[in-house]
Amino acid sequence: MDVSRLTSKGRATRARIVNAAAEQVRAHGLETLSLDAVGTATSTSRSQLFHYFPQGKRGLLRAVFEHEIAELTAAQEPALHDLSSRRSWEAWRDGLSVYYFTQGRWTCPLTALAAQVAATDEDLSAWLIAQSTTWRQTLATGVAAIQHRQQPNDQDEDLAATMICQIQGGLIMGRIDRSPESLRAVLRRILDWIPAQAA
Amino acid sequence: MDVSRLTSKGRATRARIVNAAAEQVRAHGLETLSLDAVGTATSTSRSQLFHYFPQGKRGLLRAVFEHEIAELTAAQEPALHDLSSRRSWEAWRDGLSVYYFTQGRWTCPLTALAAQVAATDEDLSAWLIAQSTTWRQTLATGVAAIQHRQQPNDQDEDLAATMICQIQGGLIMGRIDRSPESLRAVLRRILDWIPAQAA
DNA sequence: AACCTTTTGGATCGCGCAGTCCATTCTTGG
DNA sequence: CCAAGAATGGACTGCGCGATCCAAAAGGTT
Repeated sequence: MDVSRLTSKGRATRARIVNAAAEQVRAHGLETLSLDAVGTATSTSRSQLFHYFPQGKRGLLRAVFEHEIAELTAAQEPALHDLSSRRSWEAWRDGLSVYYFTQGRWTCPLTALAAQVAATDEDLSAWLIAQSTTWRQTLATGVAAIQHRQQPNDQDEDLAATMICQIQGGLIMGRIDRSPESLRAVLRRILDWIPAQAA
Repeated sequence: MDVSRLTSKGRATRARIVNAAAEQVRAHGLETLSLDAVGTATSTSRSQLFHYFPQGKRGLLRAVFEHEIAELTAAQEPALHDLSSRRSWEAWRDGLSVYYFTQGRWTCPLTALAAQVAATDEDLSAWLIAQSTTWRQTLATGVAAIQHRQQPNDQDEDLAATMICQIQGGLIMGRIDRSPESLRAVLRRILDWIPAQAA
């Protein structure tokens, strides 16, 4: 689907569909995401869906992921790209807190979904791996930076990976426990390894 | 299904079904778990499945969870119930490592599944919450114990929650990244907050 | 052996849902 | 204003799969 050759009306419809799908997924997960439901929610017909997402559900899902990850990234900016001070790390953490605890995002099953869908959609899998790698490397670079090192070493990379796992685990546990407490606990402690002050 | 009134043959068949289902789930996830596949794998007919699991897929899934969680718990014993020494914590961690890195358990989608299924199955949800609460409390008690305190305080509980999140996050990221590296990184650092020696 | 219970086979139903197709209506650029 | 392309409507198809049901075989008990 070449978005650029769409009418403005078309673009609006497409966006409406993506938003509704994202909302549905956020609220009820993928299992129950049906094209019918998206159609109903957006008052669009079957053919519109396949018009804007020729790959069908797969394509729609990909768009949802892109949409959500763009927002997740935005929530961490601009701190994410200058993690050389404690203050910046705190801004990063606070950005995440805001992101996850507003509009019920802590219940978002995207992580679980990603793991699930990636098993059957090679394209999506590759893209997700790239995303997670970038995120991990960015954090690892930050961990190195606050210790006045250019290149992250193995320890830095383990720490970055661990931090991401904490967050994702917090999301998963939140869905299992139906409580944001795990994620909150994680975010309270996520800077424990970050030096209080750049020496 | 009252297991106790089953013939030995019946118990064997039931066990065969649970094992096959667990294996399927471990290998391909829930999305693709079909009763047909389980039936084929175990050479059992439709009616047998519903004979041993009157709740159908739901019941089968519950049995799979019970089965897997029993094994996860066993893998952490006996350390899990005496976490008052560094040595014991290390044994605990090593038990987890063995558990997850043998028979490809790091690819196990049970966590993601749990989050998914819990949304639509109240019974299962309640049971899972109980399981995770127990686990968290046990770890929190251990965190307190190694610091010579009887009752865990808020910090101990945050730490316990964080440790669990790390592990679960490691599993999720492993599925996304198709690599056990995240889980390995987590397990390398998971004892970072545990004092080297009981003072 | 006779009787009852458990275990097994497998055909069949019904539903939900992704995806296809063709016809119709709107937009837009020349 | 008038084609050409874009956007929309909605019926229809096909299939996977969970669940039901009616029997029939096997096993165990007295």
